Amino acid sequence: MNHAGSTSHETKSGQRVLAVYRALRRAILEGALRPSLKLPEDSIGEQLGVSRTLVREAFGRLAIEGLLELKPNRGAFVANPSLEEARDVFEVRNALERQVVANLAGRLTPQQIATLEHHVKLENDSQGRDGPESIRLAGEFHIVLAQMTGNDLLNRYVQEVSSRCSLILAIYGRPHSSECAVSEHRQLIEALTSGDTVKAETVMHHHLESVANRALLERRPKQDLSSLLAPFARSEGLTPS
Amino acid sequence: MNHAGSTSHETKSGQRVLAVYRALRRAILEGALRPSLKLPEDSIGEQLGVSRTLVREAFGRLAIEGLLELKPNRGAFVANPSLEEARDVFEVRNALERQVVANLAGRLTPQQIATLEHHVKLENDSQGRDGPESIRLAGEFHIVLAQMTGNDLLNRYVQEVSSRCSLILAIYGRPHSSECAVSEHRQLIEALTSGDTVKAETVMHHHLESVANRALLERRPKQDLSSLLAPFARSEGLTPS
DNA sequence: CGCCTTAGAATTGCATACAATAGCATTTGG
DNA sequence: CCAAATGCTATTGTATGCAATTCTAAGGCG
Repeated sequence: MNHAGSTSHETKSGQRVLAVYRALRRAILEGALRPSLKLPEDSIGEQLGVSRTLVREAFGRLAIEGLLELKPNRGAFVANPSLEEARDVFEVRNALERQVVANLAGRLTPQQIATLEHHVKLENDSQGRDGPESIRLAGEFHIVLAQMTGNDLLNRYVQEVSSRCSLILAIYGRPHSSECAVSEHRQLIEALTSGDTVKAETVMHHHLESVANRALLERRPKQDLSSLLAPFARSEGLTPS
Repeated sequence: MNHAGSTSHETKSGQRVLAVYRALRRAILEGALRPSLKLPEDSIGEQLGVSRTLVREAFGRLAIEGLLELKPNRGAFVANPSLEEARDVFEVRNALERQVVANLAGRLTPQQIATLEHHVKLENDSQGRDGPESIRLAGEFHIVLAQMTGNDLLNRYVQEVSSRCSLILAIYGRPHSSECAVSEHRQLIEALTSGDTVKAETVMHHHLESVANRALLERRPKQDLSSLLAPFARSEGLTPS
């Protein structure tokens, strides 16, 4: 009921620019826009039915989040993080999620536990299918955890590093290795519920490391911007020209 | 040689928008623009000698960093973080800086140690004076540490939380309590140099906690935008109309 | 034949103009 | 006299236009 990129305090100004931001974000994270692909302001705006102004604003935000690289006077390119950057991201992610579990261990309400278990069940159900659904759910688990801390900043940072990790896995990882994630998520819930902080941190650490260690290659074919972006535009209520 | 707000990969587009961003950032952090003050786009633009477009872009970035609050169709206001938000920020800062010292303990080069000691000496020297210099240096110490990790993302996050902390201290903290910081910084350097990770993490934790615990009230008088912003504009090479 | 120069096209950087929305004051009806 | 409705004003949201920069490529020169 609260998909992808909307935190609770989302005080961002416009509505349309948010839609552009989300459309591009999803397009990048789901791999539709391959790393290093150039995104001209004109084309994107035309595809999404908005002016360059809004596209630029969205670009700025995506660049800050590390999903785009903005080269001065050159334009915007889908980020293509190096292995070293990837390592950095996972390190920070580990530090942040360690704080998340430290906050949550022994403090989860029965309702929150139920929510988490429900989420894992969804993960398990969608595991067989090939779609990006399974990947999305696995990542969302960590977002949900972060939200439960009630710490908005921690929540935002976790979301950001999760995004970057998704991009990294889209580049370096193999798609169908999310099997282990489910059991690891279950272990984590158990440790959190029992209030064993050290165990929870350990499980989280191992879990993230196992995710990080999926560093294999994978490529995708290229298509034209038009057909790539159309579905994302439509799903955000934007009208391509 | 690499002051305030510029990381190594700073791939941000324009140069002028960066100047606007930095001018406003400094103005906020040094307390010239008080929390909750409204910043109309055209007034700011006029004062800084740029159009609303650039001001807006800078606003967006500052809002993401938590220094501004953007209310839809209402405008931008200098952030006025609540005590709860402040707590959240310090918690995240603690998690991040813990990672910093974990990275650095036992791995500092003699040159880096010298740099840190030099910095602390500067802190010590500027301690007597009343200016914001002392505060700035105390904060910068943590930035320098983060930079030494070589982890760009960690570096950026530490910088962000440091900014927010500065704002928080400007609101809740008393100005002249940076005395203890110097000795604590010295302790930290020693622990890092000796490679005692646990000790370093402990010292950092206590240090941050002592900083966080300075939660007293302090207010400032109000002036007009013109005289408030002029010096910041000039120092960034902008030409007020 | 290859490299440097240079004109053209395309794209970004920035400013301005227009449209939409929120806040405020006045007015109007009860 | 007060409350609700309405027009006005100020400010934000968005689009467009112009200037500046970069890329491309054709042409000239060594």
